[in-house]
Amino acid sequence: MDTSKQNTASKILDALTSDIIQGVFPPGEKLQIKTLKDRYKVGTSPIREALSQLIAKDLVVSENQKGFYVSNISIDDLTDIYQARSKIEGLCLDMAIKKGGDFWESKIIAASHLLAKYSKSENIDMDEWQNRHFSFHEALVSGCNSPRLFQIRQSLYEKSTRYRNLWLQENVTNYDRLQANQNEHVALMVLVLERDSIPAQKLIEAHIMTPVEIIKKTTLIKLDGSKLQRPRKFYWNAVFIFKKDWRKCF
Amino acid sequence: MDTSKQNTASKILDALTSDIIQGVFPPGEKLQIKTLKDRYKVGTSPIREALSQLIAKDLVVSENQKGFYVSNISIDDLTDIYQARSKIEGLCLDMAIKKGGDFWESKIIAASHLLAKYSKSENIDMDEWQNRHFSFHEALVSGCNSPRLFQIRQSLYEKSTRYRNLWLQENVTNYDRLQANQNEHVALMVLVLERDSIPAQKLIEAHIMTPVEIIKKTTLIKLDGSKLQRPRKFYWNAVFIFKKDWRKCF
DNA sequence: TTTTTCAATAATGTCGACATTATTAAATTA
DNA sequence: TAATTTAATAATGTCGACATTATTGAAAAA
Repeated sequence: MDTSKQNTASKILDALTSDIIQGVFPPGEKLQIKTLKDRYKVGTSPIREALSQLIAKDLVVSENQKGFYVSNISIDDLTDIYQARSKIEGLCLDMAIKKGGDFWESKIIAASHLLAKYSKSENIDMDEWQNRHFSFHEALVSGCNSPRLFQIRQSLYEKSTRYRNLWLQENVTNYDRLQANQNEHVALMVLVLERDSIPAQKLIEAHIMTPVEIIKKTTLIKLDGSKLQRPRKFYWNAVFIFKKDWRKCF
Repeated sequence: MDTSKQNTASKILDALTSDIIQGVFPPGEKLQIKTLKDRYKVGTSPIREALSQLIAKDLVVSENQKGFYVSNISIDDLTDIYQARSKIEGLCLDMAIKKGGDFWESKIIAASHLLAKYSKSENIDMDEWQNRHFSFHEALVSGCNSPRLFQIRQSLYEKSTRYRNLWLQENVTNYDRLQANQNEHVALMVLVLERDSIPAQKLIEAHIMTPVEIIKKTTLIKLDGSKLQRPRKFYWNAVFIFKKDWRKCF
């Protein structure tokens, strides 16, 4: 992104979002104004403005006169976000199937081709695979034609980012997993192009929920059984073994 | 709301939200920092913080170095918001029907009774009716048990507030309209309590969309045919003939 | 020892001044 | 006259100082 036309507050918003998603500031951590001023070398106003916007993104919580904190993550939150995402995605897909035209169909076919080709390649770069994966799913729902629902979809996708990397890693390194995943993509495309709305909706909902169980397992394995109730730090570390430029997630 | 524990920025957020929804600042109007400082008698920081949060609420738009403006309203926006709302409400209701228990059922019956009684009364106060109407619909979906979907539902409801008053007025003053509306509420309750998910979902979606056509008609009648393309100010005035304390809308 | 009080410290939140950028109006040129 | 440049004006956006509120830790009391 071209940062030259942004104001300081916007730049700080991007930087802070990135730092939170990448785990520089782990869940629950206090975000002290002074610390942030020193880190980003700016004044109070842009920091506070950025924090205001991060609250809207659910990445930060605040209490009057007690400061700002990075939002906590949890299995419950993970499940809720993905469930909401799967339902919304189903909604968008259903609308797209009802409203989409030739151009929409062609976009799906193109995106599907790009994803399928790359998924068969030898050395898979996680970022590149994620780009193509994202584009495919976006193509599917792009015919839905409702700005608000799309905005909600986007917002939920962003909220799930803190949890996603863990699944991604598993998905692109485990051959069987990736093939199963690819099969679902193909099936999705076929159902959608045949305008078979209800099965398509069921499938996309299940498809989006798959990472949840995988993330739970991957996380729980790494956790000491007795510490199941407070898995935060541990969990966090597991999630962010693979630090990525968050912008590439979109 | 107890404002004593709020910081200035929060108070300004509430005041500005109210002023925008009530039409003190009509759609498209520039929100000059200096004007706002003078109006609310505060400094720059709380104003800018509040504006940041209003952008997240879609009530304000901004461009770097060019200031803040009240978001425009339009028939397209009205339609899109209500459509998204109706789909989300359907989703929440479906989940509530699948998950809700005895306590949920009893809340619905209680809320329904309160709404039915008041809808039959002689002099209907719009605010009181709206309170009961809101509570009834909230009761219906209260079993859904997904914080995120509920948050999305709430947010869409708030976004629709600028359009809602016009319908409300028509609905509580037109006897036939109100009776038809009430019949739908009763039908909804029956379907929901019988856990008849799909018809209930269909009905709630249609029910939520009813205001759209009414608002369109009421608005278009008041508009000069030749000015259909730029109905902003006019439309706005129509919407806000009845100025209300926005907080009561929730 | 435990609890309470109170002062010292540190953090949040607010303000108005200032630097930067956009807009407007006047002046110059074609 | 119309278009362009330039100066004047006005607005946005940023900063650091200051007032307010919370937290900490030591001292006093139970």
